[in-house]
Amino acid sequence: MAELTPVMKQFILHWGEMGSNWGLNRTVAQIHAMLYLSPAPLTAEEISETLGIARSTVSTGLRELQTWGVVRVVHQLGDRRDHFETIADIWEMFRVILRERKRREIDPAVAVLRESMTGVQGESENAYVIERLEEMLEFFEVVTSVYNQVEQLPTATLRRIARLGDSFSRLLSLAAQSERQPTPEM
Amino acid sequence: MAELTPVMKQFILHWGEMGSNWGLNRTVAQIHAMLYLSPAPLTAEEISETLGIARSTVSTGLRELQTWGVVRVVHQLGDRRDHFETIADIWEMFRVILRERKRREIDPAVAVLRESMTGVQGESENAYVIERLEEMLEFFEVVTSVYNQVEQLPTATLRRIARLGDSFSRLLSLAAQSERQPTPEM
DNA sequence: CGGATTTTTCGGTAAAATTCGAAATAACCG
DNA sequence: CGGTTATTTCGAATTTTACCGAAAAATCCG
Repeated sequence: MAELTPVMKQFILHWGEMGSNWGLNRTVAQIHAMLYLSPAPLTAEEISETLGIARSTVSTGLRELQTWGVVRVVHQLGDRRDHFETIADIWEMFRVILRERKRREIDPAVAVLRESMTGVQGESENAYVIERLEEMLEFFEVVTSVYNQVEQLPTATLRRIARLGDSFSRLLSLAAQSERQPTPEM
Repeated sequence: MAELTPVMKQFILHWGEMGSNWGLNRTVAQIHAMLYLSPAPLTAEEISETLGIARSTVSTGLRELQTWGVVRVVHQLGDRRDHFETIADIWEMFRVILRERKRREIDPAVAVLRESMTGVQGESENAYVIERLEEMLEFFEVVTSVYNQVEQLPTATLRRIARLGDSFSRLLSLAAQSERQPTPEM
């Protein structure tokens, strides 16, 4: 993959632009795109040369992608350089990114809310605030719980569920309804 | 809400710090936090004074929150100033943010992929690339479809589903299994 | 309409981030 | 061990973003 075909170039560039939407910077997103399109693991140097990015920047970018868990180092026999590859299965990648987003977005939110709530119970001047914070905290806890459920599901299951189409939402409504029976109202 | 109690201050500050995790900047997140904690709509001026942010910055921030769909303008009789409030129901807010994130993160990705795929069909040198792009495109289309299902569900239903706990994931597994059979009736 | 109030726009500055390239460090080989 | 190659660290330069405050524009009121 020394040379990029036009479609590769286009995808890598566009993916880079999109990176900001996803909380990555352009360069990091480009590196990831290149790895995603490559049939074989790449060295940092190859990436640096092909994308025209400083060698050190590639190093930093690869490290960030590794903290996201979407890139890992592999080695080739007889080559002491590190080679990098990204998760090939897009569903697995989805799961990994979801986990990381939860860790970075949800968990700290819960922490902030919990911390905010300690020591204000019963302060009548904060009654409304406490109510709002409690509601939000409960929400995030529910999200966490749902996440924990979904995380467990293997790719094949996720894929099949996703394909259910309309019957999926009908199923959800039904499940919710059956849950309503025991207790009258909430 | 002219004066902030300590817990309000703490929450607003922490929420501001967290804003970056969510793709907002500190100021915008703080404005939103303040609105969330306020029992009544606030004017831009109140926000500006209370948070110590320039009036014009508040204006810009409120506009951004409006593009996200989480803040809206309301009016008070006999007062020509705009007052602002945020969505109170956290579940509704979740739905709104989800919609916007899809619009900003998923839709452009799909567009990029579709565009990348046009005109390369059959180019053997791109066989592998086409395969990868197709896989990713299919993934995003499935995500879109699931999103469309979930978007429809009313708050009450979402809430109940979320409360199902373990039985939720068991249900999903079951649904997936039934889909595998020749007769997909449920 | 004329004046007062409110909101938005905009240029400039301050702050933050990204990226580079040199230097330091680490890993490896004979 | 000494030399070579690979990787990371780090300060500086560049680019991007955030924020302010003055001015412009819009809205409203009598």
